[in-house]
Amino acid sequence: MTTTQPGPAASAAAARLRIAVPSVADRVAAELRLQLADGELLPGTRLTESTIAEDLGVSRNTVREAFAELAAERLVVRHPNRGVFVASLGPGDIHDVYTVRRAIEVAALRGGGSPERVAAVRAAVEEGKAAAAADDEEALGTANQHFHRAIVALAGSPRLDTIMSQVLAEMRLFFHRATVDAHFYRSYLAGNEHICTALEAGEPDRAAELMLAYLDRSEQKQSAIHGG
Amino acid sequence: MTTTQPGPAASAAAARLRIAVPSVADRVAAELRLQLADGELLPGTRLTESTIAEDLGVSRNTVREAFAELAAERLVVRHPNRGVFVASLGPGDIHDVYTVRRAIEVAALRGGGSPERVAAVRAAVEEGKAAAAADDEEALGTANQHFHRAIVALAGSPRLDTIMSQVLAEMRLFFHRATVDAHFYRSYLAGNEHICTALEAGEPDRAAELMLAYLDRSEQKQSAIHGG
DNA sequence: TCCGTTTCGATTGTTCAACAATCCGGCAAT
DNA sequence: ATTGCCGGATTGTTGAACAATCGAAACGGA
Repeated sequence: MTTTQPGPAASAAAARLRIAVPSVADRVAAELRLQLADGELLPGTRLTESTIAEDLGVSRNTVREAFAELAAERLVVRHPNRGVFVASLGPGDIHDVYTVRRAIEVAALRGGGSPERVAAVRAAVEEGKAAAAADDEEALGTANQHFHRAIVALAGSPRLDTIMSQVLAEMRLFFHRATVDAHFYRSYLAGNEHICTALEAGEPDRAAELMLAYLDRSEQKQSAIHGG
Repeated sequence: MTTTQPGPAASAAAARLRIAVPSVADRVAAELRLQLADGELLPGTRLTESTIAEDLGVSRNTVREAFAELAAERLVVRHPNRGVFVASLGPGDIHDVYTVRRAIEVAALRGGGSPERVAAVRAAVEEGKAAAAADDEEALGTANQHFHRAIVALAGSPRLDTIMSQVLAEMRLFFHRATVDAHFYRSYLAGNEHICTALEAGEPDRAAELMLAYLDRSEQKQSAIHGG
């Protein structure tokens, strides 16, 4: 007898969205990603397979698969026969991350982008201004990330989008201390606005130039904070 | 005379010398990567876990881990509950790959690069000319890859290097047919030389402009061949 | 004949238990 | 203090098992 039929409806939805339920390994990876972004797992922390497997109620093999995912994103590093550790970025890594950002964001800006994608950039700018007006520092941070994501999205390249996502995820690994400074993101607001207006004015090259200076300043600031 | 310093020097040296034997999963992934690059596994081919596990004499779980690695590199795609397939690039993907290359290679060129890195670019150009003189089409292809890898290496960014490696690996997936054309790479030789001389002449912006035109032409050619 | 449904075999997703290999820290001996 | 060795803990890898799911063949009704 047909009770609730999970077949047709579910498969239809899956076919429409082209995305099935995430596998358990994916969910474990997502959970760990969340804890990494929230700073619950600090750089250098060791992640023992058995512990995580027990904590999340999954098999050790599944945890292992999740680790492979995270290692590919450079969020954790594998030391053979020693375990996986939360990635810790040294001064060289900071410069490297900004090098990638310079390449990607400047290139995306130079391409100009369709009007609706430019509008998305504008929306991120306004989101940041609203967060500043409300004195919501956390919202300001996410708005800033939305801004840069929207910049990269100008290129309309899925691959560049995922690269940017990974880079931002890497940066969140060492952003916690900096976020303590309440006025940290606020100094970027005006810069974002300038870039956006230049973009809207049909001057992508000038916008790219502004972004380059922006990223250089940001890197300098980050290096000063960390850098040891 | 053992320097038991727990500082950065020790960890850096440890990281450098930590070239332990690759894990079995890594070796499986490497073997599959090789077969993919050689065209023994054509796009769309299904890779069944048990078959590969048996063929390579490893466990199914290990194969699964290797698949995770390859999936992260976009060389294979996972269809949940259906299996993994060799990635096949559609017209949109070709454009996307070239978008990434434009961003990365142009940015690397704009940075100029140290003299020895420029020298590496020159070496790749000469390698290509030698291969052309010897009528060795395969060597010509690898020389071309060395050239573009050397271009990206100008930036001195490990992350950009690995991104470039992955992009090139993706391209090898659909380059086999094109390689049949004996004069395919030869048309790029002069362009490479121009870019290199501009770079050596201290005109990185002009070199970047040349590279941009080069990549646009190359994408057009590829789209014409494939594109369906 | 055509089309929807049902069954069935094969493959994946996931878990579990085991084992060898390896590493870390401590301890003894020199 | 250095060396060598031992013991515990963790990883790397295997093999087997089971439910869930998919594709296709078999089936039956119009």
